[in-house]
Amino acid sequence: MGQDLSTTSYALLGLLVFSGPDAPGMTGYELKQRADRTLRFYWVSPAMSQVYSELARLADGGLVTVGFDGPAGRRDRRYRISALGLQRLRDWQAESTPEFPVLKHPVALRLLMGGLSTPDQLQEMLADYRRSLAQRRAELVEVRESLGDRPEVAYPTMVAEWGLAYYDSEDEIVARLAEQLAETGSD
Amino acid sequence: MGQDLSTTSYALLGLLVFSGPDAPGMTGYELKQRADRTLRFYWVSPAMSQVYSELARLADGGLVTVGFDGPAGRRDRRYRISALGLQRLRDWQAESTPEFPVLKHPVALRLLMGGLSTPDQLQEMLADYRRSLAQRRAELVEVRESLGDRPEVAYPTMVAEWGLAYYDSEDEIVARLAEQLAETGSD
DNA sequence: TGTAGCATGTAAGCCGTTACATGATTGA
DNA sequence: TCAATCATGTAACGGCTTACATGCTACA
Repeated sequence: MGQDLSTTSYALLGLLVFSGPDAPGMTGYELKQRADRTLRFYWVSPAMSQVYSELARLADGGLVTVGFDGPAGRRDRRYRISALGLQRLRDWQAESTPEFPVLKHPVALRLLMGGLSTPDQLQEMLADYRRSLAQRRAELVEVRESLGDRPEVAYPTMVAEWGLAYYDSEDEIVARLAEQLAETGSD
Repeated sequence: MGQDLSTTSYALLGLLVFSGPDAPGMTGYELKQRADRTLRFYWVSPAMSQVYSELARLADGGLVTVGFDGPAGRRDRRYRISALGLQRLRDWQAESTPEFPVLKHPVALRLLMGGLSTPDQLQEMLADYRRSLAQRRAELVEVRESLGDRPEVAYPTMVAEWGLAYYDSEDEIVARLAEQLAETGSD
């Protein structure tokens, strides 16, 4: 039996839920694509190889079932969450207290040691960061729009909007920081 | 020679900078305490054992120098950043483009799968989260206050204020989310 | 016909954690 | 004198990544 899984395992299991028990399930490849599209915004998107090893582990513990599309083979394995898997996911959701979020922020880390650079270099770094923020935001907007107004995806929608609000706030903060830097730099 | 270091290595090296080249340096133990106090807010605070192994690696590459306080022994080793270490840190600061921040957000992850819980359970989760946010914020306020208004810590101050603004925004977003959840839950 | 994307894995290795082990120093 | 804290490590292991290997399928 597989007992305690990593959070990433539960996250993948959770993505599988949205494919529905009726649906034909997903291949590992498709699961990775979905993770790239959504999970990476507030967790991480595991490497392809990890997706496969996690799926193997989940299948081993009976939390997912494997079905084949055409003739049984090693290609086009489609994974669906099992009743046991759903149970385990519910238990995890209900019983485990979520850890406090972990933020790994290379830009903030470099700003901390700002004294090692020139103000100009720091300004450029912040400007670059704002550009990638805008790009990320645009990617998330696409996700948000694809969700539409359907009640069955109300929770994913809330999370997407959370992300958008976060990006907006982050951009504002960084803009203010850049201004402040310009002022003190010109003293 | 140690060439490319992990970001965590550079982060620790960066903390060593603030101890100053004149200062007697820091023990591994003290470095860990400083990381716990500040670094964890926008990076991670490495385990004690990792602090020691990173310091050993840095010393190996000549990026830090080791001095003893009293009689040379294996106790009270004090580490100082070397000229080479400072050079490497500057190079890293100047030449590497910072990665986009990674956020691991267990609360958002669980909200995504909100359908597996009751609205009440979700409300409780969000309320718990807001409490820990408030606590974290209070810890960061302490750091901020300890920095005062000194120009030599202008950058750490900016980063601390960034963090505070982030926590404020996050709390606002979560509060709105909780309201939204209450409305849709009562439909 | 060939290249891009679909699809599934294995192997090596890094980063980082927890558990374990040891001992000195400080203060109640 | 006893407990807490200071101080430094080693060993085992988990999670995750990169690099490598393989082959099918669709389509230009």
